Amino acid sequence: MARITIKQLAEQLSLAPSTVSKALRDSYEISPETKQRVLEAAQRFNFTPNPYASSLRRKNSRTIAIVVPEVEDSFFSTAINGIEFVAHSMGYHVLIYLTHEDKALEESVLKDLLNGRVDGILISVSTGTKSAQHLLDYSLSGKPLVFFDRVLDEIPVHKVTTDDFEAGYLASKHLLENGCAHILFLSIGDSLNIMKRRFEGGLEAIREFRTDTKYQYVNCTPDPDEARMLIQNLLSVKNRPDGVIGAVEKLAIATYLACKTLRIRIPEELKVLAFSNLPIASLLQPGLSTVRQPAYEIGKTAASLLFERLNKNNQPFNPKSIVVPSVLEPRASTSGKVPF
Amino acid sequence: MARITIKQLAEQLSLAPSTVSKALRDSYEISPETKQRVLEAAQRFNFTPNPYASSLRRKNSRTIAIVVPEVEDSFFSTAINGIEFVAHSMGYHVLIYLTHEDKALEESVLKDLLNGRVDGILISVSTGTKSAQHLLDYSLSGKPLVFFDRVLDEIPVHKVTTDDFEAGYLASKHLLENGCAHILFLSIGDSLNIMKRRFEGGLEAIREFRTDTKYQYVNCTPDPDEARMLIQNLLSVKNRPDGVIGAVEKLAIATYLACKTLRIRIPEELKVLAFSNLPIASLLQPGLSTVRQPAYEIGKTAASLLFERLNKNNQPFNPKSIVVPSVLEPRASTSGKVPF
DNA sequence: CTGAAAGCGCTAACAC
DNA sequence: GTGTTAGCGCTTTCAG
Repeated sequence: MARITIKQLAEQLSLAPSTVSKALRDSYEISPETKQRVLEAAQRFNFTPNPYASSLRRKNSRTIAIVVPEVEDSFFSTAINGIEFVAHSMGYHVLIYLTHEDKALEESVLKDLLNGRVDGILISVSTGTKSAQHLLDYSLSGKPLVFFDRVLDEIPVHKVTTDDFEAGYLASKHLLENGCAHILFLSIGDSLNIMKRRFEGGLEAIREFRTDTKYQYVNCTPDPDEARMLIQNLLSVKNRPDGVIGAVEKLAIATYLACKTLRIRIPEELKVLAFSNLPIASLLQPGLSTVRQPAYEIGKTAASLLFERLNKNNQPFNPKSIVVPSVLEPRASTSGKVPF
Repeated sequence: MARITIKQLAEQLSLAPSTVSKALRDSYEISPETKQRVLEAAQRFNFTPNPYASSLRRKNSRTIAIVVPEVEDSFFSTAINGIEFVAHSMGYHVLIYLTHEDKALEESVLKDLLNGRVDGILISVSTGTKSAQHLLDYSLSGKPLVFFDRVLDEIPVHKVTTDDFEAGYLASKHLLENGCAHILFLSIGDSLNIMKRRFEGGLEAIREFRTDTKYQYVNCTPDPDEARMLIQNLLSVKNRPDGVIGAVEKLAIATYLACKTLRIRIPEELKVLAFSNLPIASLLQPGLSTVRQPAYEIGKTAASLLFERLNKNNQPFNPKSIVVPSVLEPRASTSGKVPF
């Protein structure tokens, strides 16, 4: 039951520790018979090399970090699932850090990770992230950093996103086609350019289809209750909006709840559309129209890019920006008559 | 930018590495002035001790593992959130492992974790877990293991659960009170005693309130599509059930979807109740009645117990089983006239 | 209060 | 194909 060291194992086999070590890593220098013996003994004694000794010596950790704002969100939890799948298949371990949309926390996590605890980072930045210094620093340290979904354009690393401009365009167009004339774009975090792009895609649709549309950008707080209060206020004015685009899942839910208390009927009085990965969007009352991102794929792709860099190490690399399409899934929450 | 070692830092300060080391850990042996100087220099050079060297030497990792069946589930993602909160506040890192309800995978993860990579494990076992050998082995290795939610009774370690029997009782009673006479209990994994208890709690309610109730236990697969098909079959018979208890969130959703395709109206033709933590249960069509577990609290409590053991190390400990109450939240999906 | 020395467990370089 | 040696970077005696 007690742990055994490679030295002890070597003794048992009358071999040198280095031989055992090589045998365990299936080195070509070791004879098949010896390998066999070593493997068998390792099995018997339940031996696995101490990961910390090994990491110290080899200067890598077979561990990566996921840094995300939260887990209680269908996009992130699904993306994590995709990442974990790839990491596991590569024999890597996964550390998880939640930033709770807190810039300072994100910085301290990245700073800490500079010390070699992980071989690379997959990150979706928090809303508070303005300065990119901590990310730049990490990237400059030589270890791979890959952005997914919430990226920072200015850092030259691999990025996996969806076509946010296009998605925003589709969202807005869809609302226009269903009769909206006053659209509220609920954003989270002014500095996230993913938000900007979604918003601007919407702008484009308006320019194209109906220039006199009122299109309002509102920045919400990450706190769901505060967001809900804000939305209630926005929906309590005289000339209230007739369409809402929630840039993240939470905001759509907050909108639903706000409508419930204000007794605003969706979609009759307000059409609601969200960027969301909720698997049960169709079961909501009414079914929530979504722009759905392929979260699992995004996670897998981002992880694959990370491992690609990890495997061919110091080779020069040029940052790829992979864009996977989101898809509009219209449901009851936006249905209305065609206005033009 | 390049990483610096404690030796180099010590050189800069004309101190011995050991002194620097002690200063950094705020040892009482070091003078305030020296501490000040060291801290300042560490800051300036952005120095943090190499975690692997440190772990190797100190024989602990300041890292814990969360082992759960999945992340895309409101209970688990919320519990993870709670665990992460505590771990972060203790300065620990969190490795995450998803077992995807696969017993073999769970075993290999636990076996691997025997090598000291983590100081302790928080686990909610997968449905396939029958033999507890891997868990027993880990526990016997001396490192703390804490169960949450899905526990194995036979392993003498700390456990955090809800009052599953009671919750099952309340669920069943609620359905009976709303007129159900044929209840389907949808379980996941025959070997999970948490399922057994929920089911038996229901049995008790039936014994108490209406002995002639038909009460059917059905084991579903973890695969959501298969589960849905199974449920559709179960609801396609002549004398179909008029009440369903989903033992996990996924099964309630599968039931909703099944009803949608079969055009069975909830709650008129079928009442549905689920053990679930879905924050948006009230927004579903119709609002889903739930037995809600305090997932965040469970995560926090489990983590606290783990750290408690970690802090007062080799002291004898007697395993605590902490039971936190679930609460029944009736909504539209179970409303009916009172039958007796 | 500070420093020197040893060694955690492993693996890479180099001999043999 | 196998063994010897050195050392990864840190912390912990123990001496001063």
